[in-house]
Amino acid sequence: MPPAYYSAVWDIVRQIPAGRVMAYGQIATLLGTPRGAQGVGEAMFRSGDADVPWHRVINKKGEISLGGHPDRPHIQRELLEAEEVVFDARGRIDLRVYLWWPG
DNA sequence: GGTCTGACTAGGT
DNA sequence: AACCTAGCCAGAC
Repeated sequence: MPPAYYSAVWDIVRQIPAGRVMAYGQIATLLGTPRGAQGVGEAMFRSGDADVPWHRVINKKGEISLGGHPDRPHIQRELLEAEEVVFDARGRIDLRVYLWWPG
């Protein structure tokens, strides 16, 4: 049984529709901890691909974050492009278009 | 419990 | 717009 915070994060991530994204801080805000964005990132890393669309979570600059993990960024970008999300020349996406908020 | 780490963020330069 | 810094939060040990 994973920690409650992780489960809560995954529940939210599972609600993100294909072709849309959410920011780490945004999810943290929904959980009542607006400054807990880093904990959300850790929850993604620990998701273990357990039917969680982790690739739909990015940072607030509209950029893929995965700093220290060499392989993942490439995979995340491919998964998003497969959902028709468009990256600009700097490797970012337009949050005004793709950012999704529940409800 | 205390301490350290990090898929983060906001704010100043 | 890009880079640096300090602050915050949940987890792991």
